[in-house]
Amino acid sequence: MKRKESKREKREMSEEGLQLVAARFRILSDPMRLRILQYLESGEQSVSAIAAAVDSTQPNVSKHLKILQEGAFLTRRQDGNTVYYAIGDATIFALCDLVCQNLEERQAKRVTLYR
Amino acid sequence: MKRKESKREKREMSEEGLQLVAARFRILSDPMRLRILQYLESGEQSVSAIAAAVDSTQPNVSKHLKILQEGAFLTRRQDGNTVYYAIGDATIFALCDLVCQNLEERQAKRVTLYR
DNA sequence: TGACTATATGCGTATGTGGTTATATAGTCA
DNA sequence: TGACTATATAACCACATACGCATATAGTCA
Repeated sequence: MKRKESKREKREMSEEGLQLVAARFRILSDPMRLRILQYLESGEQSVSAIAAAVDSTQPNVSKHLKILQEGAFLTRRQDGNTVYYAIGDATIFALCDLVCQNLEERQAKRVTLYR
Repeated sequence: MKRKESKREKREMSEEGLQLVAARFRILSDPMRLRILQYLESGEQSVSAIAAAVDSTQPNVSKHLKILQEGAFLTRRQDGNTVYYAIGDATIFALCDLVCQNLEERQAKRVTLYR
């Protein structure tokens, strides 16, 4: 298979840089958060709607939403009593797609990735 | 700035799929492992060379190497007494580059990413 | 105002993870 | 064979993290 030869400049990253990158990956390293992101792909949703969709409790979802928002993966909008979250950084999906393609190529453990 | 409009098909991922993706991000969510990957970008290296380069202990590095290899991010080659690890999946750098670009765009905390 | 609703936060707990130290394994070489 | 070297693994510890539960906060509406 052909691999796009990107002309990457290899600059050595600083310790702070590495920590920032690691922190970003860490935010994406939780299935529940990925579920939330996947649900929000269809558009802005309220906290309670999200909690119902991902089959979790409201407090738990609120916590994950905070983590995602602090990482600027989500945006927050409040309307009266209700808070709406939406995807704030499309990079997420590019990242996930890369990983998914990769998993499919490797067919790791021959698991069904999609429903 | 223009965002490439990729024709992503939104397929809902299974729980197993999400767990696999999350696990993959998790492997990349540690600064020490990123340092190892960065070091190996210049080519195959022995365990002890890696340990020296990333300024850690040999057992600690061995553990990280195992994690990276089990995730198929690295390949392992033994020559006599010495074990050499090398990058086994170029996707890593694509992922890191995406995150780095993203961080630079956002200029999160105005930290110097590179030395 | 008070009752109600939606969301956020604090606390306790179980589990996961990264690190160190000591030791086991396995290869080389005399 | 035995001494030496390189790597892997085991035991342990400190700390992080995800969750459930209870409660606080804050907005709405009568």
